Amino acid sequence: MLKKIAPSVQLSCLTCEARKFAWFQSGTDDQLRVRQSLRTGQYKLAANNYLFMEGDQHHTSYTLKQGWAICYKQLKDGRRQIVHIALPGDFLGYKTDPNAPIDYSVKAVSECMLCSFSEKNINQLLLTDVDLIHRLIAIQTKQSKVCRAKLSYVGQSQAKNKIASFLLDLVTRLQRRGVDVTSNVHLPLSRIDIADAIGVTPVHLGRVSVELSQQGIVECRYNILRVKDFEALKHLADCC
Amino acid sequence: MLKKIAPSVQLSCLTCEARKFAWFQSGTDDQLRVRQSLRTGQYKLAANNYLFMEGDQHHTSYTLKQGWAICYKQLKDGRRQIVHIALPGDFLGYKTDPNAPIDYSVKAVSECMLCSFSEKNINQLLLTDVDLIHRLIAIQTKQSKVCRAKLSYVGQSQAKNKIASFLLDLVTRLQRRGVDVTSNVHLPLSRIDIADAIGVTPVHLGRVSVELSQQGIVECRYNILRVKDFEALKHLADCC
DNA sequence: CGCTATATTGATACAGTTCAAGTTCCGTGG
DNA sequence: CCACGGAACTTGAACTGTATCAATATAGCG
Repeated sequence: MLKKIAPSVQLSCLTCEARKFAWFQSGTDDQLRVRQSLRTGQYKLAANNYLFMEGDQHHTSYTLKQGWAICYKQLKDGRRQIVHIALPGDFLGYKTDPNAPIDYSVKAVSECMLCSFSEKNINQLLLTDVDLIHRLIAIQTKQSKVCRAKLSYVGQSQAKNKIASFLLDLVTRLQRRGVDVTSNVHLPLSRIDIADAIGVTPVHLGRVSVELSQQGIVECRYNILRVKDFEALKHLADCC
Repeated sequence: MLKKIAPSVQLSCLTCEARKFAWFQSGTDDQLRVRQSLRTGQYKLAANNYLFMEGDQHHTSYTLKQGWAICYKQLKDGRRQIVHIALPGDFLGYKTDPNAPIDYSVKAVSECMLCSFSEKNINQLLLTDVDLIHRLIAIQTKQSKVCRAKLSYVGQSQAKNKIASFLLDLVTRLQRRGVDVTSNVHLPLSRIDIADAIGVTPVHLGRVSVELSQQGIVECRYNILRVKDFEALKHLADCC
């Protein structure tokens, strides 16, 4: 599933598109070369395959370089809460306690390219590169912040506002990554994925999507997303 | 509101009860003395007063030493999502970007004692004390993890299970702090607070609480919490 | 003791779920 | 290129959980 890329054809950090959203964001070319030498490997993961399963005792973290992945928690009764839609630059699976199992699963929704880092090498990097310490703290702090924002719209608003918040967040992140969000955007997420992210039934999500589409705000069908009225979407999102 | 405690009567880190849950958890007495010297101050905050308001441009973080506080996000339509119940040891208001406003408000629900740290001193501590770097990363990582767990029960389960998850989490944290949770526990949270934490109406919370009480699982009225059947509570909590 | 906060109860309305039967999309192989 | 089949999405009807509003009751403070 996780297919190692031969060292000779691995892509360099120096020209990495995802880097400005990733752990290695800052740094001179010289620093980057040192950092890259402590990258453990580069991998491909086909769509619908797992990077981690909740409960795994893994010892590797990954930077998502290309592709989309979903991070989710499974509930005993079969439901699932998607806690994060991972996009290029996201750092996945990092933990401080080597013996703690991971608390969420990560599954590729499109073909992914990933850079791996062993626990040992991460600690090595943290010892020698002060920038990376601060950046790692910043990443974790931001993650908490983003999660609080999610908690707040998932907990408090109703379906229409949840959809708006979810899509707006996603579109904003895509835009920062250079995607043209004024026309059709390819969205490799199913109805069920979106439903599990915002905490409603796929059926209900469908009904509300129809309303949003009829109101000329946003169309979201069969992996194509089109935002027709940004202002209205923003208004729905923060007027939970 | 935030009342500074005179240096002569400030309490020491060496004997602090909350320390084992806090940033300064580890370290020898000598290290602690250095750390304490970079503590900016100690404060009292009366119940119902604010430590931060969402949007504030503050430059100080606090360790909650005594008391309870709630961290919440306000929504445009007047609703409120409580994102965290702060207990002794919790590190509040930390952020990496000095210019970013805080994304949640913090309000004391009982009288609180707090230790303050300026941005400058935090950075100073991080330069000289490697343990503190790792502990800060660990705190932020854990915060994300806890938030994901909340997101998952707030998003997916129904009221009865949400209450169970919320109370179980709280009781577990209190137990670790040495509270006897087999008898009556004092809970300085109103119905509205709990409702805003789990994402239901106070009225509905009341009705479901009656059911839980009739089933002999848990009683939670007028600031008194009593867990009567731990197993049943656990079962409700993870059988969302 | 009375006042204000907070909590309970009741009736009604609505958002969201469930289950089941259609429909549309899209990749596959002929 | 078209026909097929499975997956994804839509629609409908009945039901359930939760919200809302308003009235009553209880707790705790001055």
